[in-house]
Amino acid sequence: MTSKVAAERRQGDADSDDGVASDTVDALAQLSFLVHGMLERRAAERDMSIVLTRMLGILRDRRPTVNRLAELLDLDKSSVSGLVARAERRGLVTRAPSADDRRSVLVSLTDEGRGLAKEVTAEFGGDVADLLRGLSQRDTVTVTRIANAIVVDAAQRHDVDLAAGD
Amino acid sequence: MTSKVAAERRQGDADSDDGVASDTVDALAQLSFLVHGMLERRAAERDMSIVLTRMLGILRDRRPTVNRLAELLDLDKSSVSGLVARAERRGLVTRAPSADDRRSVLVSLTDEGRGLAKEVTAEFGGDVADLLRGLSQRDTVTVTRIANAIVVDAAQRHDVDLAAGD
DNA sequence: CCAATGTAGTTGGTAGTACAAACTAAATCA
DNA sequence: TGATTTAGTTTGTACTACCAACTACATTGG
Repeated sequence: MTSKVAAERRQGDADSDDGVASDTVDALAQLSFLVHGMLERRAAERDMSIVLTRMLGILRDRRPTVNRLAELLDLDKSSVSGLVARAERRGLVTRAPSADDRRSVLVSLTDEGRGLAKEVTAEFGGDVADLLRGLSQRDTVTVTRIANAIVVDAAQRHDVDLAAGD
Repeated sequence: MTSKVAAERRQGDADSDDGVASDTVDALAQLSFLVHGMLERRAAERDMSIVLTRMLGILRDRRPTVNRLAELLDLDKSSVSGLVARAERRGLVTRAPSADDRRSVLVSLTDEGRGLAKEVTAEFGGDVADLLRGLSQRDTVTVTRIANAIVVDAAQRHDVDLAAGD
């Protein structure tokens, strides 16, 4: 829901009985789209999709199988198979057969892929930092704390992921 | 105050000179993905994409041309042409020739499209509200205020959007 | 041990998404 | 009026994502 869309649901607070006002939902939704769009734009500058960027990010400290990658990205393994194939064609990742299980393929970053991941991450980080420029130090700390609490809480309730091994 | 703040930005924060620590970027990025994913999931339950959902949202109180829609969605007009065509095939929107300009096509919601937009919006709102369940009243108010400040500030700096006419 | 079953990954088919370029029809400008 | 611009569609390419079918390998139960 873009700013445009969310802006339509304005009028009072309509604080429903879950205790969360609609302007809270709007603010979070808009913020999320803003941040998401920033990453999308930075990735697109390098002809990358968000999923590809996420994959490279995952691979920065892991060397998973295609299957595990599919779990981490929440995609079908066939989707990941193609994603990896295209990334390999571009020289961003490599496939290697697993020693343990000869059916498995281990995916890892090339130096080029690592460089690209680093650049996009850095630029995106800069964008987000810039986005928060207007906040006081105190508010920055506060929003970090709350955002973290939300994410951790959600992870515990649903995924139980957030730093899973492999 | 400074001591308190410093105490909170503990180990490995790499607080760069823009004053925004990397954990802040991480927290916001993760939160964004969480929220974005919620809308995506709700939309997907009805075989809709996020863009289609956004379009229906826009059409709730407007009857724009294809061109204007492309501006609002930040897409190429050819992309929107197809998007509208598919939505029309599904009975969600209608096209009508403009009276003023016979080249133009006015796009508007059907009742079915309106219903769908309403449902997805409501469910998504519920998801976000649920996401914030664990926060204290105080933190909810605070995060709303800060998120709003960020979004408003960004809109002023870049888009100057957020409720533009038409 | 090996046949039945399960798992990892790829391939092929379908559909949506997005863009650029080429095109048609209508409006505007000179 | 003729030249140019604009609105929208169409066509071609590529990516994304799924499911179903398939191959190759692994595991398990008789």
